Amino acid sequence: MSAAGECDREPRKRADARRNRERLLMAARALVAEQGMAASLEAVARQAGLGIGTLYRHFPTREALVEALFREEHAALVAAADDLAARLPADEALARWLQRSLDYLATKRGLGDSLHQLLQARPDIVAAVQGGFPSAVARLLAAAIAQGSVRPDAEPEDILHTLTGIYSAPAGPDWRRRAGRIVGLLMDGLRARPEKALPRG
Amino acid sequence: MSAAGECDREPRKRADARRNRERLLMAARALVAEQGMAASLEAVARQAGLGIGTLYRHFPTREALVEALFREEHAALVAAADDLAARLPADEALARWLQRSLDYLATKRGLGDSLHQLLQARPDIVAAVQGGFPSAVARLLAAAIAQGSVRPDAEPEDILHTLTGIYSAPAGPDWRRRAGRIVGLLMDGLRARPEKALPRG
DNA sequence: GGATAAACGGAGGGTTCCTCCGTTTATCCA
DNA sequence: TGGATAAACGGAGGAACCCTCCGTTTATCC
Repeated sequence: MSAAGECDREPRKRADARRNRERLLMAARALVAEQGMAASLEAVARQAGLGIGTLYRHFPTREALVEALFREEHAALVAAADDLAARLPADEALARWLQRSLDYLATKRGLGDSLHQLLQARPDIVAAVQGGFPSAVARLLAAAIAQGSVRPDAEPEDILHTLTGIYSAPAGPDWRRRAGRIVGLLMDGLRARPEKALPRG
Repeated sequence: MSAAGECDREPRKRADARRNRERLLMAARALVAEQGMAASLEAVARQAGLGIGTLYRHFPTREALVEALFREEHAALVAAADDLAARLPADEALARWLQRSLDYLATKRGLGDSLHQLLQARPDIVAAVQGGFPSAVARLLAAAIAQGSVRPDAEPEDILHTLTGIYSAPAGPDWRRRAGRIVGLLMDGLRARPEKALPRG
């Protein structure tokens, strides 16, 4: 391993290549968010201001692009947890991060079956990524409890299960809004200083 | 309503049109079964021995075809329940019908997100179809219990939940085989004459 | 500043989608 | 039975998309 956690097995790309790869992912993210898998690869390249050939060199198949998008989003989400925790009061960090998670889930839903099939065909991806999410929830929650801004009997699973439910809720134009409201309610519940403790699981 | 349950609001198509509609659905069913949503509409028309124009006249959008396929399969499945019940011993009818249901579920899985999205966008379809399935299970099971070939403490939900689980099980080349095995086991369990009753729900 | 390997861009061939319209045919009635 | 006619058919054709290939541009190293 070299310094920045980068394995120098592969000799590090040229600067323009790295930059363009980033642009392609940004464009893909934007288009997928608004049209799901209907987004055409040519449109992605166009939106990134690059040629279609460049897209195909970076991502030889549609699957490769979806995979990269997924990994990137996941990494960014987990990184955001630490970032928010460092900059905000713990309960605020948790609240913001949950809203951020909803955006992530929204794109995951946008990918729909594509992603589902990809993950089923390639368990290695799941393995590489699994755990980051629950552990981020646990960290944020523990910090908020330690700081006293969230009730002490809250458990990470309360949050995880809520998110799971939201994720599998029927899609619709106002999915994101509803999801936001539900998470808002959940946060209020977590902040409450109740007379009775929650039933133990 | 006219005699055969056909509403004469719409003036009844020409014979060739009805025949061709049937052919298109058969072709679509076959292709979807083997390639999922990758099946091209032109291939469907070709397989049906018809022109692409004919397909588009019958099904103006891909959605329309998927919807018709879904409705048709569902109706056939429910009808099969009565047919089997009339011709076979009740437990055999149930067993056969469950296997038949798996084929139905397989095509539903093949349609994947397409169907999922369609059903979410058009609740009327769900409404038109809902109930047929559980009630068929209940009828077949009740008959088998009445006839004494299935244990009396069996409940329709035992079957419905098993099928739900099978439906959402990870896809794979041997999905159908595994599903068949599970249903076989379930049937053996239902036929068993146990010493202890099942726990009550 | 020049050499060179890496990266870029887009033309082009193949496929699919969907429309449009000239041709064929089932159905009806004299 | 046979002719009129509205309904149904078939497929050519334009647009969009997928993906490959290769000539051109450019970042990097000395």
